[in-house]
Amino acid sequence: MSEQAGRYSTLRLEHASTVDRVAGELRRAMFEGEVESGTPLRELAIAEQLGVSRPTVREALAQLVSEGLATREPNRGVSVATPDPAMVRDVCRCRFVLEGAGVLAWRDATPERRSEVRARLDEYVRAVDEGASYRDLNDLHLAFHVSLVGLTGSPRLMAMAQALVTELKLALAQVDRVRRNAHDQARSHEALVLLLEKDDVAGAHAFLEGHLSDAAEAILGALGAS
Amino acid sequence: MSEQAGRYSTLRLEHASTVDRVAGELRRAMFEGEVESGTPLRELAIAEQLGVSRPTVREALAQLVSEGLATREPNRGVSVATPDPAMVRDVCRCRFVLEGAGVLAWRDATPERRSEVRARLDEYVRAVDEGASYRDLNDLHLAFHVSLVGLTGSPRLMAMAQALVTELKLALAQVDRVRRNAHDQARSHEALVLLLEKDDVAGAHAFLEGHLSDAAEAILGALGAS
DNA sequence: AGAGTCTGGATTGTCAGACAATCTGACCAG
DNA sequence: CTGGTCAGATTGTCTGACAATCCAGACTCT
Repeated sequence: MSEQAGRYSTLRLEHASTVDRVAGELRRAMFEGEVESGTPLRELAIAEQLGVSRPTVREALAQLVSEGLATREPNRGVSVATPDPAMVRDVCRCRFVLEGAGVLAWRDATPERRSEVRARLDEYVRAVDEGASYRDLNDLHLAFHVSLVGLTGSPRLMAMAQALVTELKLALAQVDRVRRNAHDQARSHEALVLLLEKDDVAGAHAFLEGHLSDAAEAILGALGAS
Repeated sequence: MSEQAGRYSTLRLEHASTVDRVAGELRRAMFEGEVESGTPLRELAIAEQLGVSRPTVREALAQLVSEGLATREPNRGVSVATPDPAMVRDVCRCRFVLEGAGVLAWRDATPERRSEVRARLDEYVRAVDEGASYRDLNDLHLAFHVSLVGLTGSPRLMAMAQALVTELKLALAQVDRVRRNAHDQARSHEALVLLLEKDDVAGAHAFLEGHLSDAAEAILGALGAS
């Protein structure tokens, strides 16, 4: 039963709880750039706008806070998290720890998990070729990185990785589209997977470090420029 | 201001929000073994028992669920998480990834963070010598492990590590005291720190892997025996 | 006029009570 | 003994309310 719940979770969003729907709507608005960082999220306003009650909104907000997408100040409510350089650096640091663990687990990973990485890469590359939207490319890009962590086969590490890329997604949304050369990104990923498929785990690990470091710098630059 | 809030957070628990106090009380009851794994946590019962309202309890329960200490099944409420072998293995796996990252960061860590590890070790050893209670030893033991992750200087990695040991604490509480030889544990930790202080990072990393693997086996054994 | 103080409105934190939807378990019919 | 139905219990959500706190602007005093 539990694998069903997991597998169909995206399809069952229809009758997910109201709280989850509200949280999802808020996330979407944040990723879509409809609310700027630091914007206070007023409970009553959201409740009226979405046609739900205030307690429901409160629960959804608590969810966002626990995900790091928003911050709560006592008696002052919650507001959209504002990405700062320290946060970007820390997230990328964490990503290297987690994704690095995935890369190092390449040899012990099951064939399914390895082909999952390849599948995500292909999906991303195809999207790039087809000139998909910035938003979609971004999601696919991050999905690839999460699939690296999937090589460990650890649900907790994957959950942590997912939380990290979600935080990053917010930062990217705020920074108004770090539209770096998508082809370079795809090629870089391709190189990483090729190293893995050649069984050069150490090389892939080192490559990943450079890749993530580059990503951090790019975001930091965009952040400073905004 | 923010560093004050962080530094004094433990002292300010007195006038923390009601929700946090409820969540804390529930955690305490779980760690104290007052509720068994799988026990349903009824909202109304808790609300009456603690003299708070049901929405408040709901928020506290949501907090526990997001920490992995409890699970929520739709329309069936939340109940205390039941530790299973896969969970223990996964937590220990994650711990190795995070604490390993801490160990590998030894050379780049600030002197304060390194002495923090030493301080936690001394504290633990002293408590063992003084024959502290099982509960206290357990907390100090886990605090030492978290301080290893602190070597990375990454607040997110530390938060993840804290969440992991909290989950483990629950498992240990349920398993009715894995009262392994506390002296061996302390000695093992001492050996690890000595390796680090001799700058043998690789050796310490390998040692940590064995240490965590042993810990997992011990807990699994106790779990199976219960 | 400038600086400190006070008050009103807005917002959160928390509570009480209520209702429909769903689940559980027991009772009853075949 | 098996299967269906029903009552009780519990959750998910809503409405409405109130005290505590915070912010902004007016007000007073020098």
